[in-house]
Amino acid sequence: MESTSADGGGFLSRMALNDNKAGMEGLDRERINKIIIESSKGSRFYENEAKKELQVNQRIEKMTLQRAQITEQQLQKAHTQVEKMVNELDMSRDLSRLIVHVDMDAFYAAVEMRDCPELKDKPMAVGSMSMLSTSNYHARKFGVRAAMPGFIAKKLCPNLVIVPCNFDKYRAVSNEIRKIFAAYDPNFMPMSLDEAYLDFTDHLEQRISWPESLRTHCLHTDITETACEGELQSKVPQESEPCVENLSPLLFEDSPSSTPSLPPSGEKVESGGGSEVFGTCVEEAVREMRFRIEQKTTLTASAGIAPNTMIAKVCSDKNKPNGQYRVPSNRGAVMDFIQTLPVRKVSGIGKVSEKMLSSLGITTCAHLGQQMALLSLMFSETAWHHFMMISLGLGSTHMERDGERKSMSTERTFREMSVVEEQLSLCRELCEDLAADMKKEGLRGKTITLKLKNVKFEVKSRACTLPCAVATTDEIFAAAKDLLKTEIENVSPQRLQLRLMGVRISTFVSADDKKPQQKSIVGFLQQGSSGPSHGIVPNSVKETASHPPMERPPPAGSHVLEQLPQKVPKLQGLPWAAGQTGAQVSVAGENQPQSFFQKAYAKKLSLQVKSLSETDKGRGSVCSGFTQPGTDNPKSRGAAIEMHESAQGLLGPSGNSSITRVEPVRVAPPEASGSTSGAAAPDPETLTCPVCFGEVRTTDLHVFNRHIDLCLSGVATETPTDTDSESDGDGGPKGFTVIDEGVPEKGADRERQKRSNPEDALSAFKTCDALRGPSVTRAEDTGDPGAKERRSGDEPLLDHHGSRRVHSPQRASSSHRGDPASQSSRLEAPPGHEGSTLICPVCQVPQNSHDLTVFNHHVDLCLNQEVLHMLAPPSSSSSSALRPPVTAKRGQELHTARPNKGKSKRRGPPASPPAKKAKGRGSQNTIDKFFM
DNA sequence: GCGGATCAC
DNA sequence: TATGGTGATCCGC
Repeated sequence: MESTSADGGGFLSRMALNDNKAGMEGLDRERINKIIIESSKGSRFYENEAKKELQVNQRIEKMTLQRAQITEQQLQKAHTQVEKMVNELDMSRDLSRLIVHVDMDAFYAAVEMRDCPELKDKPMAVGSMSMLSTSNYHARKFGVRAAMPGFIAKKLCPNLVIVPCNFDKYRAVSNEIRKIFAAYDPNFMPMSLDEAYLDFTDHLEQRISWPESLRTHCLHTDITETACEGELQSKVPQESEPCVENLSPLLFEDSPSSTPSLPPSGEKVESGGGSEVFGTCVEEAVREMRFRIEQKTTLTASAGIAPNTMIAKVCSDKNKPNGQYRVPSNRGAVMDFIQTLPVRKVSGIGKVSEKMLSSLGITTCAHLGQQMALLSLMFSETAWHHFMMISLGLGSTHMERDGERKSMSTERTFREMSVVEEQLSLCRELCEDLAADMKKEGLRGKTITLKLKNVKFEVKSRACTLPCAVATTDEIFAAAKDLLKTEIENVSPQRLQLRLMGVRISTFVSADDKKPQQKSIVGFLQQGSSGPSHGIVPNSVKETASHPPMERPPPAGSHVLEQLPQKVPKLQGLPWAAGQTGAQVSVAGENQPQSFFQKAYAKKLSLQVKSLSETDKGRGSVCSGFTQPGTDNPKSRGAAIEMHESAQGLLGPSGNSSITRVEPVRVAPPEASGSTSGAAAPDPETLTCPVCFGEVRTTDLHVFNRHIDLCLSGVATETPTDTDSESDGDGGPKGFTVIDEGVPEKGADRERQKRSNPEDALSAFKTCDALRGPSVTRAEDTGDPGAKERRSGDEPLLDHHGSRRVHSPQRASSSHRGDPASQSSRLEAPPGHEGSTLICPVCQVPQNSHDLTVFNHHVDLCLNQEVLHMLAPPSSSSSSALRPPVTAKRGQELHTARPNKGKSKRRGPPASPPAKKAKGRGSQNTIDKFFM
């Protein structure tokens, strides 16, 4: 591989065959690349690629020059610091989870082959002459792969059969597969129609005591299924019947390990005839899952088993197709595995990053580890932290899904279009499509972005942010049209020669701007109380789609809470490893989909509500005013299984703000919390606290919000007053403040902004004093700080799509980064953290390291081990005090009880790390107290 | 907030 | 003949 990236050859390395895919080993790259290049040479596409390659090469040149200026002393210093961080990360390594990455083999192609056996022995691909979505293994042997235009594939393989895509079919199959995934991890995280991450830890804990009957599964041919819960019932029904029938497993002859009934690993027991008994270990459980998938769909899947998502992902590719691979949960195994692993195999490191690293002599993860000092001086903090995680074989150990979507778009490629009228007409069509999608999800956004690609393949985007959120065709078009006209005018006499146009809308408004879609606090609690699915929170808007943009008045006489924080403040991490590292501890609670913290929080509230409702059924005011239908949004519906269909464009979430805020509407307050007290007569001058349900005598929302903060922090039940220092400086209400829906800024100074921004998420959930402290002030957020709303339960990142990804270090040459000295100093004392000690918000133990990556990692562990078990049944959770997490100790003691992760769906990327939350170390506000 | 780049699927 | 669509993050401005 290096050869290609190293390039130097005369052709564009970026256009060379990307054989970083299963089934493409040992190909005649030279011949293939020659065909690819010759098929493209002279085209506008090629010219543009050449231009982009040149830009990358220039970046590399700059980097090379920069590298030459680094002194030995700087390197030494960096080395010392990196070492320290590495040690800390290494010590906090969490090997307690068993993460599985499942990936269907050549999915679309396999489905087509299944439904049309004639294709079975032929090289085929799914897509069109213009672009292929995927190819079967026969075709891969010719160098035909996804993302390659069909006409070039045909040159590589003249007999290639190209079948058009049929997403409805793939989606249907995907749903079947997901049902099986759910049996092993109800909170599995789908990454696309054919891929998902699952946490098998809990399943295995139970499985260990399962009788054989529960681990017995029938072969397809058998009609008597044993323990296959209702699954068999639908043994591959569908119309596909005809062709299918015995296409069985071996879709690919080159299958390394056609498993179905393989025996090898010790534990398996082959039961006679029609069924097979699977063992209790992970490998057996995973093999069983793949077996069930195959029995049910006639399609094969490959899987990777490892202590974290990053490794699991790589593993699933190891024995593909139809195989699985496991990296044992011990440091040695992980490090050995990493050693020779090409960096390009790691999710997040793409073509460009690979090339840049290669120019530094880094092609494997081992190299990455050896060059960390250098990398810390040449790449952005985000980038090198990611590299460091990779070099240590670290990754996310729990699945969280992304937060709600942040943008929605539609774009179309067409044959050259130069007529203005046509362009405007197309623009409108795009806006119509987009508006329709927005309506489906009940969203409204303020930023409209027009994307244009000319016939030379040059892409440009133009955006404008409106004062108010919009969603209708006319509104969107009004903005898009202006952007387009401006571009048209800019090229003046000439005409825009377009080949693609797209319209995107982002900066979704939170409940604020939205109308009353806010969901009531009760609604939130109800959802939350139901467990994992509660994520759905405020789906307020869902049906709102039909409401007019601006608002509908809240039900009279009721409090309308904007939204509860869906996410709790947590530290965010690197893009690719969300939450884990993070140079900054961002708090953006809102973005996070649904953290454990949140869940716990929701649980607590739900208990209160429950008791309340029991004692007071008649009080309509409480429920009527608060309750909200919210759950109807199909998308937010808690379904654990959610389609990811990126290809189609519909994703689900949607919500917006994260925090509920009380609006100036007064209503009859519910009674005091838990109190059996009698009743609180509706007093126009009071507001009822959603936490303690006590009445707060004020109509000032700031005061009220402050009270809520205190309640959340466990400090008070009465009207507050001022203890809260929250307002350190900022003026806005801190507690249930509304986080602005705006997208956060990604500017360079995020740290600063957040810190000083009163409205930021941090302050929003400021119930924790600790957060406020210097220690946790966040330093940046990698991502979106903005408020997101919450929707149906999710959590963070990762991703998915929302996932956070790694980004290539593009800016090695940037000014400040270029100064090694400044970099190093940053390492020691990240902005915002200088001189302060980071205190774990979960265990409250001060941490030695000032490095947020290390710190976040520690918090993750705490959350996994402590918070989680707090959510467990009362008995076990017993008070559990927060014992310090393992932080610096090895991961000994793992908890067995893994509370439900409550996320209902997830989609985030895998890399994301744990959710951390911030919270206060304030004396009294321990998490225990908070939740109890 | 904008615009260009990267990445993933 | 012919090189996609959607969503997200990063980073310098």
